[in-house]
Amino acid sequence: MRPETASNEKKLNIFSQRERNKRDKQNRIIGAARALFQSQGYQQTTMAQIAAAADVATGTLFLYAKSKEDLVILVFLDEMYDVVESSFAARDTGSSALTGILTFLRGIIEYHAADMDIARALMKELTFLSNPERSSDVSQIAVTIVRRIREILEQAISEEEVQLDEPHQVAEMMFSMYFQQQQAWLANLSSRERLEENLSSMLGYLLR
Amino acid sequence: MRPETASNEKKLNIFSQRERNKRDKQNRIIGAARALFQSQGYQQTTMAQIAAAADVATGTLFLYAKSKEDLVILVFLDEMYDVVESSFAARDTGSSALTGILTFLRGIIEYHAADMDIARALMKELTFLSNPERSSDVSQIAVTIVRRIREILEQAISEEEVQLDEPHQVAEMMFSMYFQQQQAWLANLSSRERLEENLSSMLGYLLR
DNA sequence: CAATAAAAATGAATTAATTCATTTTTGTGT
DNA sequence: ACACAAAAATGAATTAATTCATTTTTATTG
Repeated sequence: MRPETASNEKKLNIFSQRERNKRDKQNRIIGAARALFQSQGYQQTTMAQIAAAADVATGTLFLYAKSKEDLVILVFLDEMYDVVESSFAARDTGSSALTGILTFLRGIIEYHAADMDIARALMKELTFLSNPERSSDVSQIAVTIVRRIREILEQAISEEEVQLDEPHQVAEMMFSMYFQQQQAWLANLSSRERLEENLSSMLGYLLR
Repeated sequence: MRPETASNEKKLNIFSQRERNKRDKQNRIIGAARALFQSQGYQQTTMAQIAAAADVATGTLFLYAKSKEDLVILVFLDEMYDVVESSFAARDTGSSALTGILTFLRGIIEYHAADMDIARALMKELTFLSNPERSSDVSQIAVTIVRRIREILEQAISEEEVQLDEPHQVAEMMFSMYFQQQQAWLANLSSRERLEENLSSMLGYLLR
């Protein structure tokens, strides 16, 4: 049934044996890495353990992730898009812009709080991505968060709740503050409460 | 001449042989590390090389710095205080608050630009300080930068150049934005020009 | 000053990430 | 089905950070 007719078709087939094997392997690797990072912590997990759990040789791991750091970013990217979108969707659209944005960001913070060890490893790597391939993926997430903040702002503007000339500029500023405060929290330079307090008062200030 | 009279005095003497040896060694280690990080880059420099250059055993290095990352922070702390103070002093006190703050921060940025490799290693480690001893030192620098920004703001307020209710709050926000933008620059997610443009427009926005 | 304790220093051994020469698998043309 | 080339996978070898049992130095006490 359904024989591959032309060799030409095979060549263009993106689901070739080779492709499927690679996708399978990548999924196994990311899954194994996530499970081990979560159960044992990032530092405690060795590449050899991940390789064994994913049923590949250690050398193979390095074909899929350039380094252990690169791997933690892969794990993160694999779920972050959903975290951002579901946090955005979960906000109460009826409440104020400030509450909306805070709820949105709190959703992301909650995700990091659930596994601070991975979040720290991640933050650490985000500061310098050795793999340029990853840079655009990471930027993409930042851009998405900024866009979502801007959307909330624009809705509030159109409803005449607030007055702002440059919603994009303000959204960028809010993102900067969110990111830096979150980082201070993860670096143990601040507490979760202080993160939320600071964020709330800073964003509130920008909306006045 | 000047004999140490009582044994009690010896006990209290903070410049005991032991203390002097330790200070000497710490200076040699920090100096050797800085020289090698600068000439060869952070990644390329091994702990063994640093130990050899500082004329200590590799194991000794780890008595002075808990890890290679801890060492790069020691190198940084050793000069950062001066960088902050001289950048602050170098601003033109006659110009606007915006120009004053931008000049101040640009001084710090310039320091990082002079050795982006060390700056990156540093940023990476700042995101999670494994050595709690270092946390307060690092916080101290952040606090100092925020205080200096606040001073510039307060001067502008007293000269009625700008109107602001909460200069400290604004200074904190400015620091967040400066730090996050600088980080994006060092992570190659942004350029030096973009860093300065963004910083200028964000700070400008806050002063309106 | 010698004996003893406490603090520092040492470097060989351990550990884990990463590399790379070799082998295996997959795709393509005959 | 076979041969050849390209891609992927392998795991032993390399490299470098970090640890730790042992030795050396410094301070204290009788």
